Amino acid sequence: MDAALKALAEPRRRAILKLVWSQELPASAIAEQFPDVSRPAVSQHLRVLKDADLLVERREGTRRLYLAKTQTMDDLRTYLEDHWTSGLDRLRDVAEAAEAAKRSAHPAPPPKGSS
Amino acid sequence: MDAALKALAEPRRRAILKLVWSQELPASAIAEQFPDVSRPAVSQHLRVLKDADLLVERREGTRRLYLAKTQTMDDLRTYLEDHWTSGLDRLRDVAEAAEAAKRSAHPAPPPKGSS
DNA sequence: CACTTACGTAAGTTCATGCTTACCTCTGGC
DNA sequence: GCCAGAGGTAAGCATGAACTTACGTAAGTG
Repeated sequence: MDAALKALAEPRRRAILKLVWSQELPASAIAEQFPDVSRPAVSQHLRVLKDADLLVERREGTRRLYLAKTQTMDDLRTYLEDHWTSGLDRLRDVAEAAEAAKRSAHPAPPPKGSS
Repeated sequence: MDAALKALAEPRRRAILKLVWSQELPASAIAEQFPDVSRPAVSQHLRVLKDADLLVERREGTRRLYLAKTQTMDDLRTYLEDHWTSGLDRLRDVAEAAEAAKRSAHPAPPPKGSS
């Protein structure tokens, strides 16, 4: 999870992943889409994405074809939904915590003017 | 979006955000949870999270209270769902792209042994 | 007004990272 | 076996980022 999040934090890697999202592409075709950086740079990004399990590599003769591995993205979304939801549970928790803090801190705490 | 993703890529920031997810906490209380780093370090993380719009700061006297801003997380999840889904559309696209590639590349391409 | 409390900010250090050029490794065709 | 095409790896560099200590600032308290 950590690796995937870190990998996606880089805009260029997101762009690369998007390229191979719905079609398998050889490394050369991917590199061509980024004329501003060298081919090794793209190759290194591909490695990071592969290590993060965000894409899969398939060798065909002398070429290497890449395709996004959507399962990892699904897992990431699930993780966000499970641990970072703003559902009713969280709203209740916020309210309760605020109440508890107010009670324990001081008997009558008017934040602003209310005298 | 970019800022939020980058901010969340850092494990310590995720931990901080989790702390203020369901309760408002002053900076000191947050810093106490991380004895291994100095207070300024936490303060800097809080700034990054605030700049990424992942939390809100409220001043109360000499203290500053922080609380996660779940809307941004919701937006992030929505973004992932919209642009990085593995739904039926994507599967169809993959199949079509593979077909098109096979047709245009070579009339009869047996990847391995099939002579 | 001095003093403390609660923080952020500045400057500097160290380590990670994205990039470059140069080189090495495969695979396929002759 | 040799050469060419495709592409990863190594070494080095420059920028960014996480951390440190030291200092600045704003709100309460006597």
